[in-house]
Amino acid sequence: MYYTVSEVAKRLELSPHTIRFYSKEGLLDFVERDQNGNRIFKESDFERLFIIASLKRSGMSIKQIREFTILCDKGDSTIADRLKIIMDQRETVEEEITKLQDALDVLKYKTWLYEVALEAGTTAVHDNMPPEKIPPNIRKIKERIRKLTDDMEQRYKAAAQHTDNDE
Amino acid sequence: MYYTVSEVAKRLELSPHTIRFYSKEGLLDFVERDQNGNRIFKESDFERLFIIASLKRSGMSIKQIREFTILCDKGDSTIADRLKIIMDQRETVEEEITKLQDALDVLKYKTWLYEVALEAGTTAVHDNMPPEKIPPNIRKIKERIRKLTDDMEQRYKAAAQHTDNDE
DNA sequence: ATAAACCTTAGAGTATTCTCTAAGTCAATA
DNA sequence: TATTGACTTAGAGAATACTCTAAGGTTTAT
Repeated sequence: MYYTVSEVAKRLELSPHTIRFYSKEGLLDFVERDQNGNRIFKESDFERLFIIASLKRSGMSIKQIREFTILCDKGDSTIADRLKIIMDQRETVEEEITKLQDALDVLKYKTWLYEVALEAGTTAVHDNMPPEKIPPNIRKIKERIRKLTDDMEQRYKAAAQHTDNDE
Repeated sequence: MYYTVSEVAKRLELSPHTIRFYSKEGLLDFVERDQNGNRIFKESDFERLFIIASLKRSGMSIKQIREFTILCDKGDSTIADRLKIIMDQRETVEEEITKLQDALDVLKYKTWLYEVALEAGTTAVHDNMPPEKIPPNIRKIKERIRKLTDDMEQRYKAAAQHTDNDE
């Protein structure tokens, strides 16, 4: 049973253009062709296609995926190298998730700010907000922002001090 | 106390080039200038700078951030619109995290495959692996890949059936 | 037999986000 | 006074990942 570019594209939720682009970039060299040069995808190709799509979704660049597929084609001698690539990408993705969760905390902070401001009719409601009226997770972000400014001042004072010593 | 582009860049962990690029894109119109045209960042600018940087880290495009900052500058009449933008972005980030966790599962699957193959010296070790030797979380991914192929066959059979009916 | 609906390629064009260069200004230091 | 090291701008260049067009080939349906 063979499948065409369009069928595979639908299944991987990519456009046929994108599949051909990946092919041109050397990601699909394992896919056979018929006598007219048309790509013929087999069931046995699906695990690899799925892995390539997953690596892409994980944020891996096409260049990196190509390097990986080259190793795959070289056979058993490259298993350790492939394992390293996968484990490095695991770390990259974990870092990316942490970054996004961090950004999510800030979005939650802003949501609270705007919900309170919407009810009050003005963002000025936050100007003299007593700390006990601020939820703990929101206070945490406020603290981070305050720290950003404080560190800045600290840096400035240290530089000024340094200048004093030089004089 | 005023701060320069370089000082702010260091604090936000961006390059001065990037700060000026954001400025050119209309993200920093609230920042004042001195008599020579140099940007002067104040402590009161820091919350907004931090929010912009966080939105960027959350994956929001510069164009979207600009739209958001325009609303900020319009004042209290736009609070509801700003809240909507933030809540939409929350959803986007949550979806992105889900996508990455999904990709992470596949990377864990590949890690297991390669660790076993590395020990055996060949990826052929998986060809006749009895299911009870495969950890449940790994079997889950194997199942997903099998399903991808099965759905494909189903689709093909349905199309064939349709052709039969037409004849 | 002709049209529709696929497939192919090379290559152009687009969007995004930097990243850097060139040319110039200004303030402080040796 | 001259150099250093900030800052400014406009605009060029780069990297990535599509996205599409043009021109052509093959298969299927009427």
